[in-house]
Amino acid sequence: MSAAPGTAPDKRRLILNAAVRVFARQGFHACRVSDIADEAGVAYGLVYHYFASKDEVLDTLFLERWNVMLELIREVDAQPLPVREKLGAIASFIIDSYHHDPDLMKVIIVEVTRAANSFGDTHIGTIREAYELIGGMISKAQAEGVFKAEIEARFAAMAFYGAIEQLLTGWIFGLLPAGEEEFERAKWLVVETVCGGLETSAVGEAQVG
Amino acid sequence: MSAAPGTAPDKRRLILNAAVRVFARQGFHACRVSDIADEAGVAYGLVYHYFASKDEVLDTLFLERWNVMLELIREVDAQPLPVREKLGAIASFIIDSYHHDPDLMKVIIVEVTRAANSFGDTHIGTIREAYELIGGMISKAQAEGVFKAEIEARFAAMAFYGAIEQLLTGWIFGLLPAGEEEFERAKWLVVETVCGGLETSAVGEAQVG
DNA sequence: GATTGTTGACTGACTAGTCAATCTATTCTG
DNA sequence: CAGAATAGATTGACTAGTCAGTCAACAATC
Repeated sequence: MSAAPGTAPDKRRLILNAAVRVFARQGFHACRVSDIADEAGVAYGLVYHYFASKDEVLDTLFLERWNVMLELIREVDAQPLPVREKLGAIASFIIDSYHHDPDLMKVIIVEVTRAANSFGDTHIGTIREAYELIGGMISKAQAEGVFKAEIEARFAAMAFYGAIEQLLTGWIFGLLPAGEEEFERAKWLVVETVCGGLETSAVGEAQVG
Repeated sequence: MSAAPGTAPDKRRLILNAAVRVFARQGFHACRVSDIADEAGVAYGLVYHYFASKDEVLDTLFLERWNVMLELIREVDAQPLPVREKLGAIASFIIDSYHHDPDLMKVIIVEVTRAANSFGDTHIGTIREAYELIGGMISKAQAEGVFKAEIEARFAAMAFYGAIEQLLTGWIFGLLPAGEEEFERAKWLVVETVCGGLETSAVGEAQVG
């Protein structure tokens, strides 16, 4: 299926990486398969040797990344940590993912996560799983009395994930300043906003910094 | 530009409304211009009498709706209300918009993110304005000491808007239960989450209900 | 008869996916 | 170990179909 690591060029990977750049630059629908082949420096037909269709290239990119995230969430969930730290780990993972490969995250968000009627529908089950795991964490925190019970866990999970995704969107479209510092800060910020809230009212054991 | 209100069939409006349904059902890229014309019950060519291109139909839908929202945000901003109520009014407007015309909001959320990518940055300026207005409200609340100063207003604005948008996405994808009650509840919920936070710690002048 | 609205067949450009040929690496055989 | 056989990798010209946008004609209205 794949070549030995190190020496071989691994054209399949080459094509996937090229596809990320092309999809990010032009969008999935606007780019041609020949653009991907050109970017990868391989022949047109080779794309179809490794992938059944243009769609399958995007599917592969999405699933590879999303499964890593699902695994991370499951791992975090299994550990006996406070919710804040669990949510922090998830936010960190997503933001680090963007930091490490902004093009890939852009493609996933723009072409899959928000794409009803196309790829979003295809992967809805996988996407849902992530939301449900987060919802479960929140639900547990509610049972423990750490989180308010009046806010449905499912809704809170969506709000939490949406807040993170919107930060990425802000970076993608240049609406927010991006950079090492901003990324680190954003991790804390999103958790603080959702858990502690924006209001000052709760002064007491506020540990800032 | 448009016909007199009331009597005339106003084919332009007919085409726009049909486009909303078709875009929502099939997606912008997957649908043909003939689908829009058929849905509207007009001839293919008439679409090009009123719009320069398929893109322009989508642009029009987006701008019409987004400008109404901008106006609402400006109005709310001008009034001397507590932040919570201002943010609540924005959340209410967006959720009511979805309640009133889910197809249109679906199209705007699903297609415009991608459109912002491929259509050039035409809409980015308009979108940015909304975020800046919300950021301004939060900033002001921080100056008044109602909101924590450590969370940058711009980021908080994105998180707030992202939380709302993700709720709509949840409804669009059928990930969240939808209905009159859920919509009303979601309005309160998103504001409570972002302003008060999910944590219970701040017990004191918590006014639920 | 001039202006504006309306029609739908047609065209021209574009592109996903196919396929037969060629190349490369590895194994088999005498 | 030559060299034959096999399997997989790689190539790119080609096909078959799609669809946005045009246009010339016709209808309605003033």
